[in-house]
Amino acid sequence: MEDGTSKSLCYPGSTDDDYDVRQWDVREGCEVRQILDRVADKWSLLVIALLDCQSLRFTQLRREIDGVSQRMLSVTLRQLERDGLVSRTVHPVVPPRVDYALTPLGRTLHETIKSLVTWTEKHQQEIAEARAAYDSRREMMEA
Amino acid sequence: MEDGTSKSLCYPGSTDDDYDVRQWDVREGCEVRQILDRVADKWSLLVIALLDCQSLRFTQLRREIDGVSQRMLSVTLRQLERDGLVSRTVHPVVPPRVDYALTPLGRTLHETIKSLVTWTEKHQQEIAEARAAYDSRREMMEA
DNA sequence: TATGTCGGTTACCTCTTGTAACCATCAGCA
DNA sequence: TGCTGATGGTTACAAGAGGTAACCGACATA
Repeated sequence: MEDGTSKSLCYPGSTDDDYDVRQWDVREGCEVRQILDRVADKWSLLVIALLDCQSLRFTQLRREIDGVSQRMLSVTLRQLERDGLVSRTVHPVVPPRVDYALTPLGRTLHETIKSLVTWTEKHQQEIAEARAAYDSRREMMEA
Repeated sequence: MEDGTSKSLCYPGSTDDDYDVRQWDVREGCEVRQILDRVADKWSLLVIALLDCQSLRFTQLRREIDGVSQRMLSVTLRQLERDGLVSRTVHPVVPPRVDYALTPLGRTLHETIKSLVTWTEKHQQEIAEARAAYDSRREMMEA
């Protein structure tokens, strides 16, 4: 567990071209990369963001998350459940009722996810402008 | 620009089953969703995390980001450049030298990305345990 | 002359996603 | 006694994203 991989994410210093830029150890297929792929997933993000301070049923999530297919929502929820981020509660009634909610672990992640969504909302205009500028620059080049 | 989409991410209240759970407006294909897909992308995350307080050359990034193909790194960097998150500086020498760095906008995103990576590093063991628990539960069910 | 470096691009093939159909269970309705 | 609808999925198959590998120019080195 203490194999020295907890390097700082940022070190200044280092003057020239040939130094070791490796800041943290994220080999392909390693634990951290696998988890990053999960939590930084398109649908996972939206699910976690939505489950903030409420639990939702499958169909409610499906309605809220515009564009998600039944299959991908199902797959995403099962992955999140497996990772201990979302809890699944089945009520044995008919028609079936299944509630999804964040676990305590999921709630700690929610803070970060929310800040990502907030960042996006806050800076969408800047990005739109950057895109427009880039595209018109490219057009000029081609012409 | 002020079309009333800046709803709160969380509201308590609401008592029953049939209320409107919509918390923010993220239609498929809308600006926010497009940007989220970009910044929450597997390779984008790693690029932004790596470019913290240093600029890196194409080949350095390629070496650092284990598993990325030349094509995907190229595609990712061009997208990030288009979005105004990463700057690209070409030095007209031979062999060519191209430096990539975060723009001021990219640096504001870096804070959030870093917290996502940090969260992942911090909680990887809990997640590994949750996965193991889930898998053994499933095995029991099947047997 | 042959090889290597650097920063890509292009063609191709694979694997993840998305689409659509299907399933069981019961409630309400005619 | 069917018929329809809601719910929470699963399965087979098609489409699109992503990965693989070869190639490129311009020079430096051997």
